[in-house]
Amino acid sequence: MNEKNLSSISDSEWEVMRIVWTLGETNTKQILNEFQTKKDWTDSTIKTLIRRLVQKGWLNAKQDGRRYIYTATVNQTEMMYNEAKTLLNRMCDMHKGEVILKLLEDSPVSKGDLMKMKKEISQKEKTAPKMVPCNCLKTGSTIC
Amino acid sequence: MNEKNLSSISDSEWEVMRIVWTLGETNTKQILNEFQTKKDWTDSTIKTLIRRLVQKGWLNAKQDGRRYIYTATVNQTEMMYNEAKTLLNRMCDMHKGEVILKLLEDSPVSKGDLMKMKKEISQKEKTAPKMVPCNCLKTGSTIC
DNA sequence: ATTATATGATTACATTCGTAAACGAAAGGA
DNA sequence: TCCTTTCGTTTACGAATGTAATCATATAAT
Repeated sequence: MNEKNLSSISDSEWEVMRIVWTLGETNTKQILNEFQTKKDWTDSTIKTLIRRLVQKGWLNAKQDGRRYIYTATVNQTEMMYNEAKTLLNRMCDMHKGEVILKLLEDSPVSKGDLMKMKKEISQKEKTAPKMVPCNCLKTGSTIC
Repeated sequence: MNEKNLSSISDSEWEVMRIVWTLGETNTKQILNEFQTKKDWTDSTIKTLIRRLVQKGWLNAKQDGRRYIYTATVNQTEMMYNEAKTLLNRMCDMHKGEVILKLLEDSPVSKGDLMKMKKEISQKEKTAPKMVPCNCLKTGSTIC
């Protein structure tokens, strides 16, 4: 049952998670309902996705009579953070800053989060290098 | 030939791209060489990955006798940015800021990039909302 | 010229993902 | 009680991915 969260989550599965995150405790019917207008997937498809999410441990299925009540086992920010971190780690350290900057540019951010970012930046400025070294090859090259 | 960059790039393929980005103009031998110590993939595996990358249009293969000289068709930052943006777009607007903040926290960033971020933040502060609204359900709920 | 080496091309095969049809059983309605 | 709707379960199937073996051929070495 309690499969460890080793497996990643796919694109379509995310769509389902979003619904569950918003609905909180929910069931198949409600989920199918939400999708009705949002996607033209068949109910069958969505049921498959729900099943896979349960298998992967991203959704918890509490039995309720012969139905289930679903809840997310991880919250959205946390999950996205993990995925994003994993993705970023594919890339050379040297350019991570640029990417984060560009993401910042095209995302809407609240005043509160901007404030926290400023704080974090001030912190980092104390020790930030002029240039983050490339860590791509074994033969530590400088450019990538 | 010039297949459009519609297809995404997989995890293993990224590893190969990193090598190519660092080496610049390169060939199979050099790539295999780099991997020798880095991964325990067989040469065969790496050759498959190269082939797929060429097919997908991420690597350009210029014929040189009976060999090829490979170059990346997109630079690393750009590619990562696109992947990351796509990933972030899976999630509710409301929480993007938090995720970016967390990424910032655990990435090394150069002084120059920090500077640019500060500038961008000042810019955003002018119009930033107290809270970015949730855009998950059709029935615009406030929480997700 | 013969053999060994290097390297591109073909084929393979299990797993995951996107997408879905079909089946079975419970429950609600007529 | 019989039919229909609802939901969970089983099965399906092609594409993409991770991982690789094998084959063919051009080149270098002997």
